[in-house]
Amino acid sequence: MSVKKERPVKSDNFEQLILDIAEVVFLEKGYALTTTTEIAKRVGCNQALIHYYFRTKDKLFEKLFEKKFYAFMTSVSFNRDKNPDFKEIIRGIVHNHLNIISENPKLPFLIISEMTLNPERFRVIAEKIEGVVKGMLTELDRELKKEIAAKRIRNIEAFDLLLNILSLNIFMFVSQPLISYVKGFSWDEYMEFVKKRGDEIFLTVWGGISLENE
Amino acid sequence: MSVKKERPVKSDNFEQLILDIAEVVFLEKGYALTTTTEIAKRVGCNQALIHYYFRTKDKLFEKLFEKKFYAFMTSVSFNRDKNPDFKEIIRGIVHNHLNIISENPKLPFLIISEMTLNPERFRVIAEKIEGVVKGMLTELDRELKKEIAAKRIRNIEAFDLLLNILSLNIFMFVSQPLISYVKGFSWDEYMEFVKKRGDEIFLTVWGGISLENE
DNA sequence: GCATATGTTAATAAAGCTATTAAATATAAA
DNA sequence: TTTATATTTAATAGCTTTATTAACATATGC
Repeated sequence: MSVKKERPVKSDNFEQLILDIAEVVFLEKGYALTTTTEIAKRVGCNQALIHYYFRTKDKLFEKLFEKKFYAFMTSVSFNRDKNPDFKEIIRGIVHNHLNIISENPKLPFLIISEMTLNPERFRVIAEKIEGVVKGMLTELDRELKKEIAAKRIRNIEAFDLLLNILSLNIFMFVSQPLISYVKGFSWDEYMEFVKKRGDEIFLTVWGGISLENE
Repeated sequence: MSVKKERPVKSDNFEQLILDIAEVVFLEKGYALTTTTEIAKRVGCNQALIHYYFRTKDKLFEKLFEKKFYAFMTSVSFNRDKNPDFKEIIRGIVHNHLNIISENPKLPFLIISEMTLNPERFRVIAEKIEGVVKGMLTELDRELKKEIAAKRIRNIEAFDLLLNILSLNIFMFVSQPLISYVKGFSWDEYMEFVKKRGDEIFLTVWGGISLENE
């Protein structure tokens, strides 16, 4: 490395640094608008070095995207520590999912963007992950069926319930620019709003399936 | 026009045809990935002609985008033909919104994409439209307050209710590639699924606010 | 028919991007 | 130190893209 005297901050090897910064830039601008030139500039290295380590922009992206896609697809998870209350299970799923996505607020846009603009790549990666998601769905389905049988929950498919949760949570992130504009929120204020909105989302998800009179 | 013998199909002037086809391509690939060369190829004219009529790619896009953004922002609307039942008002809003977006299934992605990648342009256009949306919101707020006062609806902000509807409806379109992949849907099958899902969405929205025991 | 407007095209300048190559530099090993 | 190996850079080929220009074609008004 050719830094004068001080060492680079994040990492002492360019290979890792490139990965870190590429992730930031790809999340910010998507695949198409990201250039290896810009990544190099932000990293502080020559643009050719990116191709030295990763050969093509596409390969670099793929290396990051698969990991991110996996994180996205597994962000819905049970918190099944002997909690028998279905209401609390659902509350846990909603809030846990919202928390995980809050740590990667720009991820939903990247996923949606790539899915839409590059369906071939998406399909290849989705194949590898399909099992994980379907497993989660059958698990949810099992719990759900018990509740429906007990007439505590209206008749609904696990897939629809999952869609409800994903829709309400994820929309908070893809619509951030619009909501921030309308409400005049800064980024921090927006994230604060998201946190509060979690309660509303749970009430909606739960109210949308519960048969109990509260 | 220099077509040999037959006349062009859609329009007999290139200016309108360019607008029509540009809309299709922009909706398909977003601003960045759309090239004036491809538009010209699909229109069947010389690429320079696009610049002759619209000067820059940016101006062409803006002409279309403002219209589309307006359509998007006004897609939530009351169907207030003397219907006193709030439940039916909500049902109407949900289904009507879903229908309108169904006619422009690729619009949500374009809006979100541009909002995210080009916030400056978005802001300029949003300013012009702000009033329309806020008007709609206060109208919803008025109806809502009545219901809350009558204890038929739980205490909820109009904005949150609107977000619920938008989230659940719009997510169906931005997540189409993922859902189609998981479920193995063709485009037509997917649109059929969306239609059915409208009922689930209404049940969720309504269940999420209603205090009545059904 | 002629002159002028408008519409259309071919050619190309300018700029940006990816990827490669060969040379330079640093690092490690012997 | 010397040699081999890995890292980094400068230079640039080859594309693609937007936008402009000048020339050509067609229509319109007189």
